Amino acid sequence: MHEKDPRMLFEVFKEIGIIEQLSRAQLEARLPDGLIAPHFAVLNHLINRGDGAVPIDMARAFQVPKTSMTHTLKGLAAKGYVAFRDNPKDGRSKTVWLTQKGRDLRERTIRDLAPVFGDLMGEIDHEALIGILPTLVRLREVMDAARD
Amino acid sequence: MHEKDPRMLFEVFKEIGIIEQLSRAQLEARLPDGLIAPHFAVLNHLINRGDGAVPIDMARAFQVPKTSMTHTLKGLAAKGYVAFRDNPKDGRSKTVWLTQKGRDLRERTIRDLAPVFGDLMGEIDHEALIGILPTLVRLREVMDAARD
DNA sequence: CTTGAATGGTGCGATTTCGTACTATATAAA
DNA sequence: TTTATATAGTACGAAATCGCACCATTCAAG
Repeated sequence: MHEKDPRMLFEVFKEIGIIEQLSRAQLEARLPDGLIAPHFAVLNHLINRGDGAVPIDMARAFQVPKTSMTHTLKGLAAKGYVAFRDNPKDGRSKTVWLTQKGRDLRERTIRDLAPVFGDLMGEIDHEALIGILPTLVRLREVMDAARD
Repeated sequence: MHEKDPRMLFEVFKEIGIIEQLSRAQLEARLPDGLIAPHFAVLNHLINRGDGAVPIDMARAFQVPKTSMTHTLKGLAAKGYVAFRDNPKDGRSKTVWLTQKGRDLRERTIRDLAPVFGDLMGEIDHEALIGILPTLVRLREVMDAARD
């Protein structure tokens, strides 16, 4: 009935690529100044994982080169959304801390996105949406483990 | 049982973002020279939809600005993967044609990806993978229609 | 303790993305 | 036909991504 055809995965990745692009556009349309998706991802990460993260760890978490993380953090710091402090445990590195402005922006952006997400949820079968999440997580985990 | 929580969509988009990044990395690791994912997407598009496409239509298909498409096509043409011809129906535009080199690269890349995809398929429940595709397509369609 | 290797961070340059402005051509209106 | 409006494409510049090279600090071997 269902062949094990790698082309199926190809289709899945194609759809995922398009959805990523569209969701990123929705997010960035609601960000101020010159902020883009990676900036928001950093703010969100600092909320979820807690303040005081080390840049190199964040680069690894997002799987981007450390130079990219340096650049993203520099942008956030220049606009006052995060601040740096020394890392008492390692003189080579810094720690990154959210400012109140950073927290406010993250909350406001999520609030602005809520109605958009609500509309989407209204047009898609809810059970189906719930159903895909575990498979996406599984796929992400397998791919993550496979990247040598 | 299951609340209609927009945060669930948030999670879905987060996983999709990571998977997109990982799958793009796998693809780009198998592309030559200075070619990246958008270049391959163009080659693929020309195979799927047929030769002789007009750049502005491709920009719309990929939902990128036309300046980005100009740049991508210029790169492909400079390396001999595509060639331009006049558009007999409109003197303002061109048509884009695959060269044999372009066809070969697209085929070889897919062949190189097949084992990677095969390995992934081996570690994920096949029925689950098949199950998410319709929902992803639906989500993409709804978001596509919603972008004003 | 001394020394060599490893690690965190950044400057720099190449490429990509994309908004703005411009040219050439096509289309619609008068 | 003439004119103005719209459209396809590109040049240009700003910002982003990322590899390479470099410095400062840490860690490990002796």
